[in-house]
Amino acid sequence: MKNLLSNFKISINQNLFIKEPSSSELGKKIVSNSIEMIDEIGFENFTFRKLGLKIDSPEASIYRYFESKNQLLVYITSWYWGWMEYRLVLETANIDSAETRFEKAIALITTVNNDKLIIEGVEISKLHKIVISESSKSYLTKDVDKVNKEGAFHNYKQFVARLADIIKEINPSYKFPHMLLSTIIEGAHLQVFFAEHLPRLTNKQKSSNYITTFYTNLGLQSIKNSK
Amino acid sequence: MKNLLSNFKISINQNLFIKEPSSSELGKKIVSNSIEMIDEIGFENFTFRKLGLKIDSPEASIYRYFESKNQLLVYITSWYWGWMEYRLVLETANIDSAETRFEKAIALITTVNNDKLIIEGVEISKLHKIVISESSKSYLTKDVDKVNKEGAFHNYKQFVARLADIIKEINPSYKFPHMLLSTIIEGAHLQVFFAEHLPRLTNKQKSSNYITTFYTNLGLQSIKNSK
DNA sequence: CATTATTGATAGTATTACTATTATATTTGC
DNA sequence: GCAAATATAATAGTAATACTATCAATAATG
Repeated sequence: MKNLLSNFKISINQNLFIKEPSSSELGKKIVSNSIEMIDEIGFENFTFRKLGLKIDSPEASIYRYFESKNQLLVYITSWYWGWMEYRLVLETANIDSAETRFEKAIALITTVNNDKLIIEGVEISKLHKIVISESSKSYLTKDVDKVNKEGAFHNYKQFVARLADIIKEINPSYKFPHMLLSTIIEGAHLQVFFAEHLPRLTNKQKSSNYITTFYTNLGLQSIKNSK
Repeated sequence: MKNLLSNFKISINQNLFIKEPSSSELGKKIVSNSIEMIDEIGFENFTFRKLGLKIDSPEASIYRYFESKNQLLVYITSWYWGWMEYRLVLETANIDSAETRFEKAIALITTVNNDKLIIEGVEISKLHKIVISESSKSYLTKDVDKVNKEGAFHNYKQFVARLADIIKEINPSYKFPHMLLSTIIEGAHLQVFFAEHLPRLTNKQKSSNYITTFYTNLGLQSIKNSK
């Protein structure tokens, strides 16, 4: 994580907030503290009232940035996928072999890093934990179609699309790139959660990169051996 | 679904309810109507008050059966996995080949059936839709560990364990049966949801069984080609 | 037929998820 | 440097949620 572009900013669809959070101190505090708080107490227990108390601002002020806590969740997960796309581009730049790029990408998705990296005020490892245990709640709702139209999942889809292109390079006739990728991404997130809370639903290993290994093999086998 | 055992009843851990729902008319109405209602309006919008209005019983009476709507969700998903285990046993009985049994099992998990089958008052196709879009919310919470200890996920784990045994028969040295299975199960559920709401995250096909085919191949490849 | 368990009817509470209003700072444009 | 615009603070209020409590009416059971 050395060569960060200094003038780089992750772009988030305008519909995912009322007022641009990065445009003010309060906005930045809302985002960074909400990530910390959701990580600590979980999305269900998280409220704008509690966040207001934490950052010492009235609840009503937070509502000027986000119309609901769901919108905030969508915002921070979108930010995550924007960030991941940026990392993907960096990590796979100047590498000829599509297979190597695929491997790098899967490592990116499946690796849990605990170092205290802070980008744009966001503590990445905490954000990653939120994405693992909370992000599916942003689409598993009755208003998916509505928020989807507003661009809620654009960054996620774009990340998947970029990876699908790599798969197409490896095997142009492979028919299920998006299916494979959503399986790998959501699967890998689940394994991290299961390893901690429901070990009988996974196979935790001593080595730190067993999830990476598993999904890399699973993916490459499927891509290469399809008729 | 012909040869149902007439004296068969799916067993649910005692901790997952206050009063046995199958022991009374009201209890059965709570379960069957909640499934219908959660399917219609989603778990977030579902409340005991609304359910009470629907079944014309006071909210407080529902609280005598379930201590919260989360407990109810855990109950009905547990019921689902109990039912799935029952089907698994039936479908794989008297079949010698472990591989064929595995294929039957994956078909069971990945097939969406719309026929109006009702078992113990439960409309299976609606329950399946709930499991697809709501069940992960029953474990993706901060109190997973607590409810897990109470047996909330016992039926799910038992179903997975039974399938893991089949995998071990196919390849005794395969190291990731549970990981593979949770990937397939949760992945397959997601693909159904994505096909309807977020098509760019899957690869919908014309054939009705493409999800089955995909996950069967994915699974068997991984099981057989592992070192 | 009396006891016990179950449900209905009703009320009440703390919290949530917001919206509204007005006052006070702070920034910016001229 | 001052007015105008903008952002935030402070406070209040509302409908709904997620429960708990109480007591009467009814049904089941021994």
